[in-house]
Amino acid sequence: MARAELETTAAEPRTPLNRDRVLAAAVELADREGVDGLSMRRLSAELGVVPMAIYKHVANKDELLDGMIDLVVAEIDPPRTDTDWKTAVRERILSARRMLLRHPWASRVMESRTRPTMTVMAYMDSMIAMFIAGGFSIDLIHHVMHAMGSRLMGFTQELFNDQSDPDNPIQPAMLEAMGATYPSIYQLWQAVSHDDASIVGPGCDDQFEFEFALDLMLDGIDRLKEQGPP
Amino acid sequence: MARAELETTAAEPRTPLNRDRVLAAAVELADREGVDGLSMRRLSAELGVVPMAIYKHVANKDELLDGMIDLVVAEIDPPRTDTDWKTAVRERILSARRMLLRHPWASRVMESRTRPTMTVMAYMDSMIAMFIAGGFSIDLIHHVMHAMGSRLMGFTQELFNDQSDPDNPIQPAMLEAMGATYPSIYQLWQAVSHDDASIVGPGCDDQFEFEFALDLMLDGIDRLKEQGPP
DNA sequence: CGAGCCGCGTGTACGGCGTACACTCGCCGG
DNA sequence: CCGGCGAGTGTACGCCGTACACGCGGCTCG
Repeated sequence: MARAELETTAAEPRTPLNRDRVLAAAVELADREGVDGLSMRRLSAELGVVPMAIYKHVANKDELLDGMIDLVVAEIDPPRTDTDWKTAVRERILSARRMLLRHPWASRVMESRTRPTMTVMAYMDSMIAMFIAGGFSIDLIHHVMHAMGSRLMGFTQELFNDQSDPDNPIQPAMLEAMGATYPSIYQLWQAVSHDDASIVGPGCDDQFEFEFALDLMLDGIDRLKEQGPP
Repeated sequence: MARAELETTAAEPRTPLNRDRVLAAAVELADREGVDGLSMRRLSAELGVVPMAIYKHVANKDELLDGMIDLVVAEIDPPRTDTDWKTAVRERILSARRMLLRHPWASRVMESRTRPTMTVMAYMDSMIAMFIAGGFSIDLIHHVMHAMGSRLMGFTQELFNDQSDPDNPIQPAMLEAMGATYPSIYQLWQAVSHDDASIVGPGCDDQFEFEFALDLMLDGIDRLKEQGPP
């Protein structure tokens, strides 16, 4: 009776937990509530289960986060093999960026990880392979991988990493006053907000800025490659 | 009596707390124990004071972290005015990097901040001013600031951000086995560890890699500037 | 067919965290 | 002298991650 009641209130056939269900729920929760809203307790509640149940499927929270990274990194498109290295690399990185826009928490979590997971290793491996196929020297690839850094995963670390929340939209008076203390920032802001098509908004097209920086790097890399090993 | 005892055991003349002392102690603690070891409670213990005492001088932990950032950003050398823009920018960024090596926690904390503090704003302002003085168009400066991202503060976000701890130094057997699953990474690792002067060690000269990437960007930027606004 | 194991899910508990809120107590101007 | 004020205190709350012992249902094997 108590059993029946429980089942009725639960209203679920009680599909058993497993690692994949846990990870998928964690990703979904992080997508919805942000990474700060992801606690083992919230996640367990989401799964209709007691907190400690999760620990039968992941060793601890760090492993949970690693698993989540694996899941989303696997979403990145495989490399094209029908073009030159530059467009292949470019498109792959833009695919990574698209993944990151779907999962805004992912960049932050990846930054916090100390050792790469197997999926991330595989991603890097195939990225290196693209450069090798493109005819780069191993040494140059090494430096390039360092130089690209987080851009390989589709994000750049900005100094201020999120634009203002929409409920207090940088009132212009404040910016005007700012002109006195930070004249150069002010000058830049003014120019940006004027030549931009959209009057309102942050004034920066993030996608454009990302591609600008990416192409700047790719062109520089290309030049280094052409001028050769000596 | 109890009073006297307390004062003797404390053995301090009890210099009163103030914001600067709190921030300095927090920076010192973070330098020594890492950012994870920095809690309001640990910090208060360090200051010989009860946890809540700190809250008379900073509003909350976020403000504490902001204050710490201000403190260390102020350590970055002011811009030189006796050279061309490129070496001036280059040297300033390398100064920022030196600061970051003194305070390894700083990059992580800066990443986590959502709005820049006044000191960071001032730093960015003077950085923009350097490009203006160098004859850049405002539009180009805007893109450049985005493209440089965290490099302006002296760090790049790597995919794996810390090298292996020294107590298990990447046993070569593991790497050998890795060759099967990640052939390209293996190939790169082999090349790097062979042509490097030091047999042991991480095999990467971080300072060299940083300067390589920095110069790659600066050269690219230079070229964009020279080819002009049209 | 019965027993015992095994592994998923549970309950309870601990130590740490950030911080709200009400307090004491010493100093300093009126 | 005294009243207020501000620095430092004490206690408490609600989170967090997770160690550890337990219940219990299903499967294996005698």
